[in-house]
Amino acid sequence: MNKNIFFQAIISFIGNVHANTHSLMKDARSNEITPQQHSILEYVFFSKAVTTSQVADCLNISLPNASRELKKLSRLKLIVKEIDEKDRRKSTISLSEQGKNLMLHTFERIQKNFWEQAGPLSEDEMQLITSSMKVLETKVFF
Amino acid sequence: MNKNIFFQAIISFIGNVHANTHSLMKDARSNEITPQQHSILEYVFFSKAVTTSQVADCLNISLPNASRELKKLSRLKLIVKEIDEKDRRKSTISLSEQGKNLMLHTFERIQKNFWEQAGPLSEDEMQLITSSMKVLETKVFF
DNA sequence: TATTTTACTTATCAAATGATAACATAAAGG
DNA sequence: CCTTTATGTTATCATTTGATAAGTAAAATA
Repeated sequence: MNKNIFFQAIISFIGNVHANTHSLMKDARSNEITPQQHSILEYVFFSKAVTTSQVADCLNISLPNASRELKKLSRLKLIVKEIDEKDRRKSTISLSEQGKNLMLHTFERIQKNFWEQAGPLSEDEMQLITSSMKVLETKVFF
Repeated sequence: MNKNIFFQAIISFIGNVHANTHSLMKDARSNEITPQQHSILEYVFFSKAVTTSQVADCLNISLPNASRELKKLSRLKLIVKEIDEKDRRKSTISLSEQGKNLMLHTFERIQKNFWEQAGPLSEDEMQLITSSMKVLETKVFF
């Protein structure tokens, strides 16, 4: 298989995922937070407990800017910062109940959009999709 | 298969693709254009010839803002706008030679990052990845 | 031919994000 | 202990992107 053609297929696939994400998110994101803040909440949601540096690293945000956005989210009572007693420079960030609820509601809306777009999927199709994603997550997007 | 668990897998997959894209793009994008301008060039690159409205629609940019960014790209001599002789309101946008070169060089850098990240892939692996992407592009990200 | 619609442009303002310098404080290492 | 390093904060400014109003000209339509 030609490496360049293979790579073009990857690029095209990434483009499709991004375009699709955009339409999935349409009207789903709460309008009290910005897209980047949504990414942060989503990251914290899936990671349970993280530090400011981790947020900055994983989301490619500079530490000062990550700190700023986390402060805003904290003021909105969507996250909770607790000082790490083992290393008092660090603080552990997690979603507040309100933050969890906001994310769950957002996911509900996204999910609604998703099923409208994708249409009904059979058990076999879901299995196939799941295993395909697993392949890509193992070999390409890790 | 539980629909909610399936959906969570989709969300998590999308998150992984986005994160990976970010690191693929690292230092690959030319610093004479912005991320959004890169998206526009990429779209035009793959679409050959498009109108301003198409760029706006497909990239979820308002028409005025799409017009503005296209004008900037035009001033940078990266795209060419030609008035459509059949409908003189429209103009056909395509990449200039300079624009094509810029995109090709960018793709080279992205490709370099890609192979460094993914490591060597066997023929079988590439086939498996390709067919997995095809599944997802057919069933989910279209 | 007069009116409406389509495609686009220009200008302006607001908001989101990025970049950087200066600072504070805790921990680690000599 | 004293210096260095790591983690984070605050403040400030620039750039990028989003939103909207107003205008132009070509095409479609009544």
